[in-house]
Amino acid sequence: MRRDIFQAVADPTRRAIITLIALQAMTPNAIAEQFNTSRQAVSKHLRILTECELVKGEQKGREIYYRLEVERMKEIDKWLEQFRKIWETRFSQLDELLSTIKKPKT
Amino acid sequence: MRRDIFQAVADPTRRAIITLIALQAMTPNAIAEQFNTSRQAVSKHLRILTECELVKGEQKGREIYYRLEVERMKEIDKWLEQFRKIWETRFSQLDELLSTIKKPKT
DNA sequence: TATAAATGCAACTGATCGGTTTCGCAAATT
DNA sequence: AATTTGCGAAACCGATCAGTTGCATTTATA
Repeated sequence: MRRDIFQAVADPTRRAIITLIALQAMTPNAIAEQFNTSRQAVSKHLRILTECELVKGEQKGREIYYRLEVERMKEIDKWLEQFRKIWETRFSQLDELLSTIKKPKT
Repeated sequence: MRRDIFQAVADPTRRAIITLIALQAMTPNAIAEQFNTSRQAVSKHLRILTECELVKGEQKGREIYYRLEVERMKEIDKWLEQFRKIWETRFSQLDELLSTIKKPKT
């Protein structure tokens, strides 16, 4: 039961669900119709996504609308931060290199 | 054998390895010393990371130095892009709301 | 040349995963 | 009140996973 946001996002179907409901909340049935999967399978994915709070369900009568907790996605972004620093540094080093070539031996 | 960058990053040990070698290339033995895992386990992780080109090994004598292919990490960043748009929109909507409160009925 | 060190690879194992099937429950419809 | 609809939960199944153990190969060292 160790739900991890990275593990949640590892599954392609789950990523597709996330993208699907990113713009508007949807019911499990509606989601399942978009894929070649059963409603129950989607339900299991939604449970996993709910467990790590990537998704939240809101009951409306007998339907449940699931919507993306987009804020939670920032966790991944946060982890990427350290590498973004590196690739930006690489870029500025390249930048520096280029300007060194332009005016060699300042 | 369907190696996917998201699946590669799903494992916490693999994420730790990535972070570890992000700044400087390391050998499997050196990496294994940092964790509570065997060298062989690290080797398997490195194989997976190599398969999806997140990591590249360079032979130096009988040692192999593995370094991070930081460019590859941008794939994850790229996927996040769509959600970044959403949360930035949310933010600017909040921004708009705040300025509406400040000066109501312009 | 014999030995030690660094590594990859294959076989095995218990755990987990993603999916299906079946069931039960609550809300809507007839 | 009986039926249909929308849903989650549990039991099960084959596939995959992460780790261990054992072995083979190449390079450095004694």
